[in-house]
Amino acid sequence: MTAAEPRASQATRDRLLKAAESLFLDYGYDGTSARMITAEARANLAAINYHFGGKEELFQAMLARRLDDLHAERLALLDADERVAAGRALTCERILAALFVPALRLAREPRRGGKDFLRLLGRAYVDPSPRLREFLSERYAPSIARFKEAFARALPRITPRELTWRLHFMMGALAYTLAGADAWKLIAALTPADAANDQLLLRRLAPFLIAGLQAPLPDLTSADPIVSLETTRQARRRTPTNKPRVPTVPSTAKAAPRAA
Amino acid sequence: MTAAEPRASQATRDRLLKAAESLFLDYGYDGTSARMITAEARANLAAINYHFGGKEELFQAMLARRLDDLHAERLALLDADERVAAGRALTCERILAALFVPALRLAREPRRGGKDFLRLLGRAYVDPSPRLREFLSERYAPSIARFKEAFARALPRITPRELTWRLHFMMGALAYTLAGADAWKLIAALTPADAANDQLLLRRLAPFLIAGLQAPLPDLTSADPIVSLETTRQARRRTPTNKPRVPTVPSTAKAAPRAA
DNA sequence: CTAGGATTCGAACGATCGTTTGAAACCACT
DNA sequence: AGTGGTTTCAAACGATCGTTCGAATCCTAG
Repeated sequence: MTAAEPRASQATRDRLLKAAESLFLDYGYDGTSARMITAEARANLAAINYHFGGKEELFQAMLARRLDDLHAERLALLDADERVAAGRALTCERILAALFVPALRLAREPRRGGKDFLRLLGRAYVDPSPRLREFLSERYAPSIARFKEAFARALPRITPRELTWRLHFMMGALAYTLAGADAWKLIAALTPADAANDQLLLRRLAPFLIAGLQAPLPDLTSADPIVSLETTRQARRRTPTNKPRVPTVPSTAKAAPRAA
Repeated sequence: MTAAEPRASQATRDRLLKAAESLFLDYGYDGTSARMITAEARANLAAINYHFGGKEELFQAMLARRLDDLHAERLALLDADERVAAGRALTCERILAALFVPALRLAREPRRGGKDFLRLLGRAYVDPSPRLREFLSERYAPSIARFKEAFARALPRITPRELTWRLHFMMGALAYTLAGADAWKLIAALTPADAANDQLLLRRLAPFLIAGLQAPLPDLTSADPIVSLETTRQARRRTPTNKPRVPTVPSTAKAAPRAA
């Protein structure tokens, strides 16, 4: 095919992927411009379109480079565990471990994401760009379905519908935790060793999630609200009072409000 | 004076706020353009700068309009509960209720956000725009500190540092749950009545979060990892194999790769 | 009815967006 | 040395970004 694949000089390619990854963490998809990426990568502006075809494909490649490995290792771990279990249901801890261990392992390998890998995972979950959301949900739907199935067997007392919700909550706690830049500042401030940080996070997060997943079923049949609204009485009176209001930039300042 | 405030025609102003809110839910701050907003609001393009001074101030006003009420009611509820408790520590359920009930109440009032209010709350937590994040963290830091203090008293066995983490997880589960558009499609599909949906969600979420908050402390002193890494062996071998690769787009194939 | 501020409007501003182009530079191989 | 393909480069493309401007229009008070 007349040289189908470029064998050389993917150094620029890699720098573009790295720059896109770094900027995506701080500014998201829409907040990152092609010029920001090429400047960070010390590459020419046209390099993105040459190597990837466009900005969208660059981000897809950058996400796939990280998340493909993640999901592959997750599924491999789940398969191994289920093979050992030989038909018996796995424990929640084991399934959670199959979700987390690959993530933490990749986060410990600088070549495959390093400490920013978990932040990337979190951001990917919450980025509002429709293009990116569609790409991710299509590409990793099978993996997610497998794990949901495993949790369903591990938690027979939880109805499938309830399980859908709790997994939703769990992934939310995970994604938000990982997406925050502040979280890693906290970790870094606590312990000096980098390698210990991941296990530290897992040790904190796992009991939280497992307890949540195994919590007794809520009583959805009862009609009265979960919290007596009588305590709301006192609050209701003050509704129109001293709430902090945004200064309403009235038209008197018709002079177009100078760039503050 | 001389007509300090615009007594008339804040209809356009309100339509702009509403349009900005609706578009922010789907596309985030960076993904929403001034022209999208004015088109949705059926207003002139210049209306944003006339009424608010700029796009950023419009979004700040739109967020403050919703979240100021929320935090005010939250604090009022917390104050009332603590007054009744008379020095004794509140229960986790009660503090959680002070966080959730105002949110659900506002979500039930179409005038103050309606069913999109919770989605707005979630999106506000995860939007990557630095400008917006700074605005929100500055404006609502006091409220967050108050609730953290209340949780610290309710959970004396949880160390302050551990509590910081668990609240972080909790807010993550909350934000991600609410931010998802799919979540509300699920709710709508389950029950016909709108009013029941909020309580339904609270009943599901509360046991999950409370169980997580009250989970036994993790053993952070132990040196060995929480999951034996020997199960990772089998996964490590397959690392460089059949991972799906993004088709590189060399300059010859100028046609963009058809979406797989 | 009219004067004057409030609001809306169409049009354009400069800046930046993602993308494209064509030629120069690089590089491996005969 | 020279050739063909790969990669980089400066420059510009049209589109869209947020913002600004001046005139037209609306609305109300005198």
